Amino acid sequence: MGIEPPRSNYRQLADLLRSAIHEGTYEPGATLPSEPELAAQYRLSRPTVNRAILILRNEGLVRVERGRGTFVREIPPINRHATTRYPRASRERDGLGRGAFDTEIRDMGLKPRSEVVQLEPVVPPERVAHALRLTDDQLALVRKRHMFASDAPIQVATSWVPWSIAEGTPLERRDTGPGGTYSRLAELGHEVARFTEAVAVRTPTREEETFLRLTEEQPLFDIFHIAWDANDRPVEVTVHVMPTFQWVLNYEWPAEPQ
Amino acid sequence: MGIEPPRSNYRQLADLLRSAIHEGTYEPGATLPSEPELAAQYRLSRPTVNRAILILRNEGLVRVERGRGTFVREIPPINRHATTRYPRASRERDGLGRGAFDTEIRDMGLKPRSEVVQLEPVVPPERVAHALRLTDDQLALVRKRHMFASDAPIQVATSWVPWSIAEGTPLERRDTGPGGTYSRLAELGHEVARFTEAVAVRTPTREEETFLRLTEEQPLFDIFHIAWDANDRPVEVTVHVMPTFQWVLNYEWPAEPQ
DNA sequence: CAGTGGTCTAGACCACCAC
DNA sequence: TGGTGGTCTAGACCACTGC
Repeated sequence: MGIEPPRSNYRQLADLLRSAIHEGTYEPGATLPSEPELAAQYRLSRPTVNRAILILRNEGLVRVERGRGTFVREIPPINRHATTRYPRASRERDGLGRGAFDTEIRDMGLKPRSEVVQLEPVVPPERVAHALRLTDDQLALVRKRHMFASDAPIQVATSWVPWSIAEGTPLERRDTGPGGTYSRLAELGHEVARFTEAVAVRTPTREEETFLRLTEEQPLFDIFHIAWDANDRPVEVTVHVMPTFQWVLNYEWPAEPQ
Repeated sequence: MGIEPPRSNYRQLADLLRSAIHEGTYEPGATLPSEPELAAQYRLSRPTVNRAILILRNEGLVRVERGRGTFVREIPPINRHATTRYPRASRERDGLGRGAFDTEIRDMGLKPRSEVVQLEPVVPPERVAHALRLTDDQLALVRKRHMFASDAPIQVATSWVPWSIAEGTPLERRDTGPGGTYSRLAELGHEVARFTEAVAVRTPTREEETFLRLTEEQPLFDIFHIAWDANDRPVEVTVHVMPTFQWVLNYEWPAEPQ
């Protein structure tokens, strides 16, 4: 064990407030004392207090509304089960049409909501075009969704299917029907055989910053999801973007026999 | 499209420096201009420049050495293939004893190195004890490793095996031999049947901060890995801790037939 | 209008490094 | 000793909220 380096005032205050939140001194939804109040109480300048609170914001522990105050966050981390979410969705085709996302949110006692905000053929971004093996200006049907848990924005999911597959099919509809996109793909002769995901963490674009109500420094999961058919052709790509503090990603796979 | 909110000076400077780095104006390993220099050049105060650079630090784009300067990071993101790394390791048992980690690092043209820094029976932390179904003060053999790529610290991996399984076996040795821990577990009647991982992102503890040379705000992957045997008993837990900016996590799994 | 947070500056003191 | 970054303060101006 080495000697501990000294701790700056703003870090100490951040630690202190973090503990207070975890111990319930400030409950979810409650407002923190104002910055001038904290400054007076701990004999610090307001910029120092502001810096401490910035740490908690970036951790997702509090959310600031300008002109109103600083509030303790209310939504607990949500479990995303990558390896069971797709089959589970299709099994529920006889039910109310709930998908994996709905189940995940309901499991936390929250109300899911989802809005399709874009649905049209486009030239996809480079990394998507590359993954789908599209060249030049070949098109893909894009479906972009904003997702909410109890009206709090928590995810942006954007998927692309090659236009050569999607054109003139039910995939062009807002509601893709029972079993969703993967059931329709199966009917079109592209039953999905396997999935891959690449998980990275990055900071938000300005658009994501606005919709997800984040600071520019708050880390996001960027999940690059590819569905492959039986011929090992990539037939769909989805990019899931979500604040890291609000999600835990779960994976499961069989061990190969030795 | 909404109207764009105005951008603060420190964010603008961060954007500017980020672009300069990506465009190669500052190459990997190069030093950025000093804070007073940047302040003079852009007519900003030093604290404002410092705040811009803090953003780049938290993104992992630069690394600061006190008294020396600010340097552009040199290690590119490393791909971790969760679903192939364990079998691959065992297939290589006839080779030089290289494991999955070694392969991942070598794939990037870097030199892997790993040090066992702890190896003893302990009472594991609560979440580990719970996952291994240990009660009270039941022990587990802990094996903690520090991992490097070309001498840069990039990961801390800590694994636990119930002491009731590990006691008096080759698992107690520093070198677990060909095929590693999972091969030894198989020989002990606990062949691994499946794996689960839960991926979260958090800020570092002070110990992690020191070893991984991070700021307190820099996000880390916290991967909670469990190996289950054929009787669905959890036989090993590993927690992988690594800076998010240095890794991309890859998963693959078969679609269940519809 | 008063209260909230967001940002910025000037100036300062400190720890650390290289010479 | 001079240069680097880390931190802090006092004071200020601004945008936004709610009354």
